[in-house]
Amino acid sequence: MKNSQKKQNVSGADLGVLLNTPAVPMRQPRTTRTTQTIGQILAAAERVFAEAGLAGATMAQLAAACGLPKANLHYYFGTKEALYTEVLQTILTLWLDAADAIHPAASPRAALTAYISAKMAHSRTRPYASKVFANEVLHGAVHLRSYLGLELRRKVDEKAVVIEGWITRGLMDPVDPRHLFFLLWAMTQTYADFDAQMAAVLAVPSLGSADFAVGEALILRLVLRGCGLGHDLKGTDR
Amino acid sequence: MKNSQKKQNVSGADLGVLLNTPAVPMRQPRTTRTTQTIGQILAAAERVFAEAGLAGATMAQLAAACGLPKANLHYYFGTKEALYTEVLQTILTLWLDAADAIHPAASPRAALTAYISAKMAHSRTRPYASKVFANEVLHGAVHLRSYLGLELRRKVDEKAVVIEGWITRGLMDPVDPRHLFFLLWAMTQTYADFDAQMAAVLAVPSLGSADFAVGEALILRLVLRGCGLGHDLKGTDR
DNA sequence: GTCTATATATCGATAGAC
DNA sequence: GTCTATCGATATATAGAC
Repeated sequence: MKNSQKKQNVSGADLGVLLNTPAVPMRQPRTTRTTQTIGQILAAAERVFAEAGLAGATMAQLAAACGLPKANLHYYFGTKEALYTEVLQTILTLWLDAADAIHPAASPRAALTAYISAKMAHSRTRPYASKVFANEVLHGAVHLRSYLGLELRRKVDEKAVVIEGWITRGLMDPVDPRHLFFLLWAMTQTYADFDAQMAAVLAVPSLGSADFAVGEALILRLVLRGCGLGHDLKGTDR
Repeated sequence: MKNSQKKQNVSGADLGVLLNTPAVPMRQPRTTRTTQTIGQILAAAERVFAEAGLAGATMAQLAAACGLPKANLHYYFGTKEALYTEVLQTILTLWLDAADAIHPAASPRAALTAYISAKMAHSRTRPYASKVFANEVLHGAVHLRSYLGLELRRKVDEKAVVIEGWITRGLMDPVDPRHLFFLLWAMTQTYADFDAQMAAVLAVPSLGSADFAVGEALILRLVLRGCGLGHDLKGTDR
């Protein structure tokens, strides 16, 4: 932890706008081969970082996961931490858009349903991404401070205005919009982050699509009813 | 990772019943001084493991956190992993009891309210414990396999029967009891585990008791209404 | 029981051949 | 761009004086 300043040109502290800020100074226009290799490394790294965390993952593991020598990873990304922040970037760009189901023209019921469905799809299809993000926030979000405090906060503020508008127009019951988001994130992401616990409690080797369906139905039930939108709920969630 | 078999007498694999199974063979009856020292180490370790994870925490950090030389920690616990599993133990014993608010004689509304309140109190008063647990599950729960699959599963099965009974007697709407637990855990624990994200979105340095109160009220609202228990909800959650 | 000093392993990162 | 070999730093764990 003392050699942090030695070579790394990217650390949590100097992440600026964060998005569209490559961790490594852009070299010459990349060849297709190079782009492919980088993509493979990032995909493999997402899984390794999800399973071991930043500190727990070793360059040897990361290299083995994508079938390359360690030196190649250093060639492309410089340091382990730089590779990690690039993995985080790809996750963030993937995520911010989901909330756009929530816009003034939509009905609260349709918007919340679509948002929950999208978030559950993310947990089902990209569980490693969710775990990397969860691990980062869990340990203080030191590599995400600017993202959380600037871009995410801005997005949430924007969506909170939409929800406040729905409430003012009497379209849904009054609830705190930001805490509603906190709970939506918690309920949907837990199906990716805590799958080990769920599988153990359910006595299954791993979660299946049926488990996700039951969970999504229950989340919908709680949220829609909790917001006063559950008047014509069809069926139950089991 | 190759020297795992060298000295450690406790690893995730050979945790038996887990509770009441000391990680280190019990020495002679402990003196008050020794018990105190062990308690201080465990308390400090909970915080360090919460902030850095098992892999990220170093013996030097752990030693500094409790003001002792590294060698003393090795004297009491043998290995870092053994110290970690003991920290996990103390957390588990603290947690299993909260669910006992849910028993057949209670009303669903009172039981769920008490359970949510207890879980939120845990997130507020023992956030480090929650984070250590979250980190462990996030990375596959390799040190908790037997606990999750035996004791926790047994407890959840038991409480699921209680909830099924309430449903059968028409005291609450039909919901999947196990997934209800998953969501209750997610919503309450997120106030400990993801506090960094919440603080950033809310633009505050850290969460205060008011934030916990708003969160608890909203969780109550969603759960009680979602279970058909919200007929006479007093007030709103903001 | 407590502590300093140190052995040994492993990690991140790099040098330099190809 | 790719890879092998290796350096230097840091980590866990222990030896042994007190």
